[in-house]
Amino acid sequence: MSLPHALLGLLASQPGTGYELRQRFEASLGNAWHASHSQIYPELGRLEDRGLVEVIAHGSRRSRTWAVTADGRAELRRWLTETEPNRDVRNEPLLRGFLLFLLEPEERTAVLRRELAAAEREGAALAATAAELDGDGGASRFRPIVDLGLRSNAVLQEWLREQVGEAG
Amino acid sequence: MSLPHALLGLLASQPGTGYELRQRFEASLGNAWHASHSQIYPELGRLEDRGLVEVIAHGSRRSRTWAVTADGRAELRRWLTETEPNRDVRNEPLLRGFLLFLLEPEERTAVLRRELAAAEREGAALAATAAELDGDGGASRFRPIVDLGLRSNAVLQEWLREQVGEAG
DNA sequence: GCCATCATGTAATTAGTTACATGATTAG
DNA sequence: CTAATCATGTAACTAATTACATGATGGC
Repeated sequence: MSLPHALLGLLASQPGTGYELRQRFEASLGNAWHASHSQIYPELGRLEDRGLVEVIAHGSRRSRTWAVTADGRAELRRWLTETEPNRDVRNEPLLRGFLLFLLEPEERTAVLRRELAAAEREGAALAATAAELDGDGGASRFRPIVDLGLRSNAVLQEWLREQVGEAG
Repeated sequence: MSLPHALLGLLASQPGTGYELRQRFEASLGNAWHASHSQIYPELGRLEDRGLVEVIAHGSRRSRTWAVTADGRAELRRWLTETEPNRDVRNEPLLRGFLLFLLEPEERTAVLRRELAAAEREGAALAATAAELDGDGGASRFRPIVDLGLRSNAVLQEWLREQVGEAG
C-alpha cells in the first residue's frame, strides 16, 4: 500500500490541506498514483495517530493544513531506501494496447487516434509543468522526474503515430 | 475493473487454464496488469455465467482449458472501441522517483542503481520476448506492443544512468 | 441572496491481497 | 517413493471506489 507514503511525500514537498493533496495527485503525481478524498481524509487521521503528520494551521472553511513531522520524514527515507518497490503496475491504456490485434484495421486506427490525442494532451500538460518549473528560478527538485515523463511521452506519441500510419 | 477484459484478451490470444493465465500475466502483461489465482478462478466462473468464456477441454490434474466465446469477443471489441480507458495508472516505482529529492546524494544513488538493475532485467526479458516472436516466423500480433515496451525501457535506462552519473 | 467552489467526512460496495487448504502428475 | 510443480479452490482481510451527506466562504 503506497497511499500513506504518497501522502507523506506530497506533504514533504509542500504542506497542504486534504483537498489540496487531492488536486496534487492529479497535477503532479497523475502518472504514478492517485486517490480520492474519501481515502485521503481517513489516511491523514491514521498518519496523525502514528505521529508522521501534524496540523500546522487552521484556515477558513474549517480547513486544516497538514505537514510531515521529523518522524514522517524518517519513515519516508526508510521506505525509499530499505523496502523493495512493488513493481505490479496497473495501466489500463497499456493493457488495451496488447489487445489491439483483435480489432479490424479501421477500428484499431480510431482507437489509436484517441490514444494519440490523450498522449498529446498529457505531453502538453507535462511541457507546461516543465516550463513553470524552469521559470521559477530553475533547478526544481521535480525537474528530473518531469523530464522522464516528457521523454516517455515522446516515445509513446512516436509509437502511436507509427501505428496509426501503418494501420490507416 | 479491467480484470474480466484482461482475461478475455488473454484467452482471445490463446486458450488456456487458469494456472496458465496467471503465468501469462507475468510473462506478457506484466507492465500493464496482473492478478493472482485467487482472483482469476472466481472471475472465470463469472465470465462463464455471462456466456463470455467456455471450457473447451479437460486435461490432467483436473485442469480445464478455457476459451473465449463469440459473445466474449464481441464484448472485448465493444470495450476496446466504445469505452474510455481508465487512465488512473498505479506505478509505485515511478511514485518513488518523485520522492528521490528527499534523499541524500549517496542514498539516492544507491536507490537509482537498484532501479537501473531492475530496468536492465526488464529490458533483457523484453528483448528475449522480441527475439522469440521474431524467430517464430515473424510478424506476431504482439510485436508492436513489445516494441513500445523496449523503447520505453531504453528511455528509462538512459534516464537512470544520467541520474546515477550526476548524483555519484 | 445565491451559486460555484472549497472543504471535510462516513457508509456501502467492489476489487485485490494474503493466508489457508487440498489433490494430481511427472521427473528423478 | 518423494519432491517439485501443476492445478484449483475458499476465507479473511485490506484497499479503493462510489454514493451519500453536510457545511463554509467568496464572488457576483
